[in-house]
Amino acid sequence: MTEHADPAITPYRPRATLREVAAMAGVSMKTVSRVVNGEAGVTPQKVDAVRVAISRLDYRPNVSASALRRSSGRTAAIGTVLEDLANPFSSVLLRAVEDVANERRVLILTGSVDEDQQRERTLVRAFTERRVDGLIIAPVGEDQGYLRAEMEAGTPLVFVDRQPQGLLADCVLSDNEAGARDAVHHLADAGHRRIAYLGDLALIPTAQQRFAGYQRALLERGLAPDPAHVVHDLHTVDDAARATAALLGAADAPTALFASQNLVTIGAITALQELGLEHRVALIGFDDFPLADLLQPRVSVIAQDPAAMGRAAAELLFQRLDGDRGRSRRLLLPTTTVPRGSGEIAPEAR
Amino acid sequence: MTEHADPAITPYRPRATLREVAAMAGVSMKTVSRVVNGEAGVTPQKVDAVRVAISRLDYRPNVSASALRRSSGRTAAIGTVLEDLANPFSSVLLRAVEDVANERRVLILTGSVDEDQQRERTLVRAFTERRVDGLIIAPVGEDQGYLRAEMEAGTPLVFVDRQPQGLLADCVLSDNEAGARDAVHHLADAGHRRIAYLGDLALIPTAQQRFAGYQRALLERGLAPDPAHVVHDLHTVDDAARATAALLGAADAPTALFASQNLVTIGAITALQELGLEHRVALIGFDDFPLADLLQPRVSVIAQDPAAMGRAAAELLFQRLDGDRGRSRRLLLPTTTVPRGSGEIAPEAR
DNA sequence: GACTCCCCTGACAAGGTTGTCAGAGCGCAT
DNA sequence: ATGCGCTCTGACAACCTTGTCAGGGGAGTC
Repeated sequence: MTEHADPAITPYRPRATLREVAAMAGVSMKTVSRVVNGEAGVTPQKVDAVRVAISRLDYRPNVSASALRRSSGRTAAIGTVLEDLANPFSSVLLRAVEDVANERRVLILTGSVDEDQQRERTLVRAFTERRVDGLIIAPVGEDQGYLRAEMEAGTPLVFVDRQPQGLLADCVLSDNEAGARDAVHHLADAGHRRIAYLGDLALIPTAQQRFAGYQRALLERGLAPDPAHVVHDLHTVDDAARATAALLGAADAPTALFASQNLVTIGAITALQELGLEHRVALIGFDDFPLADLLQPRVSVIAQDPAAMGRAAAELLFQRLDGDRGRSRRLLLPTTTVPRGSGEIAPEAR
Repeated sequence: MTEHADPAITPYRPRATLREVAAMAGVSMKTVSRVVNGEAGVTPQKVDAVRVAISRLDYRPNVSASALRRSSGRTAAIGTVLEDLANPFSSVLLRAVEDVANERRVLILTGSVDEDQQRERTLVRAFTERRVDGLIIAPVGEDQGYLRAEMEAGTPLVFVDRQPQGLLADCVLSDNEAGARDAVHHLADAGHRRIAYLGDLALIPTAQQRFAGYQRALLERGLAPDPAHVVHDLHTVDDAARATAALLGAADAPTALFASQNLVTIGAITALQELGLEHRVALIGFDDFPLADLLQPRVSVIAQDPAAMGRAAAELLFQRLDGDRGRSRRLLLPTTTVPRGSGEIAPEAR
């Protein structure tokens, strides 16, 4: 660490206010307000005087004060409550929300919840205490009923990725069950009969839906579900790697794997590589991830489109902000099967 | 898309204010304020009355109004201006900032600039108009002098990833030059004499520093820099893939590649795989990326630690907010050489 | 019983802004 | 000269809070 020699420490000069601008320009505060907001009815020379004062004082309107006074009360900020900003799913979604919000000059407050119900509530409360204009939430836990008060106060809510419980509200979801079903059918098409399920925390609704899709496909194919081939509650790469290794080491090991989530897929690949089985055991992961097509074998996935989800959620939110008070909507985005190699490996004759 | 039948549309009930709580509890507004802020000097029965009213009305303090009135004027929110939230470097950094801010119950406003100087200014202005308590900025473009006014107004600024130009302020950087130098030495140690440089936009300061490190290492090794082995201005995976293919197809092709950035590394890998050269041409990338250790060969990198940068930047910022008015500091975080395979490939005898 | 002292409480103003409205100033017709 | 209508402007209140301060009331002391 190095230290710069600073120029003499300057005492802070607090930000200029409307009042000071008005004083310098020799007009009333209201006139300054008019100029700042581009309202008509100010003579050009006063406009000029105000402009000069504004730039001389480097005046910045105080948006909070303005929102406080304005009849609409809009703060031009929305809150996003996501699972984990460091996870590409969340961050890509956030970025898409940002792009839509940006067109309307709306700012974004954001935070991660990490599957922590309490944290979800804390964040929502912090956001509403700042009077955000709307909220986009990837909900966690069993009950979002506590949000009814926000809706009644006129703050639109859009849920993404997971459906809210105990509350009727707009939401944007992937078709998790259909996607999982596709994955299993795809593996079955390649000839597999022993297909394992590697699942995320069983209490997460999307994990439940994916598991339901897995079960349904087995049923449709007349394959007997084997409890020994189902593992739940894998939430990290290491969990998943360990579970995969255990599965493949057991008697009657599966010949194909369905990994129900990003990190689980990566854990499975890690284990497969360690066992040298990556070209012999088939694998399909739910949710695409960067570099999936540079691995050997390339990894087949059921792709969600987090950017599309973010965009859709933001657009829905802004429709509400624009006054749409219609019934609440549920957008189900289809998933895409992306065959790249790992999912097309045929079972070995034994 | 499906539509739910909503319960009868309820007219919005605007949020309750302090005044209403006071009226319901039969006390003055100030007393409610005291209860809300946990100030001493209210009899237990009045506290109870207020508590009851608060929960009956579902009262939420208006943080903006509160900040406006409070002497400190703190909004308990900071702004982060990052390169691209969808890029893991930015999002991991953001997440680290969030974790530090969270301990202090400070919220985060964020936005992406995409190398757009104008956007940087717009975002900073939007944030300061909301009176954020501080800013963390990954600066873009040639001049951050316009931020002097913010510093003078008492808003602490911390720069990350890149040094600000034309302004003396705290910053947290990776030691780009040393890292690049290490990479080239590492390749030279493996016996390479024709080492190519694949660089990001040449106007980005970090790219310049990495190029400087590359040049210095060649010099130290007595290797003649070959202009044909230097490519600048690669900013996407496709750019990098094309450039790599061109380099390797030319006469006197390099036997080793130094990719100066994430996406460039991935582009180089793509090209190497297409040419079937991934096991014959050495590669070291600047900046680690997920799955680098699952590729074949595993990819050697010079790792930065974006989480550490985010944490350090946030801690620096909060020190300033806690009143530290010392000289501005420059934190230079070391990079780590992570040998995984691709950087240890020996040159082929020809 | 008079007096101090302390604890609670509320009235009032202020923080930076905008909505309302009345008044000032002007041109023009009568 | 008077009246009318118009445009431009500022005084004032209000948005929701909190800081300040003075007053009311009770307990404790002499």
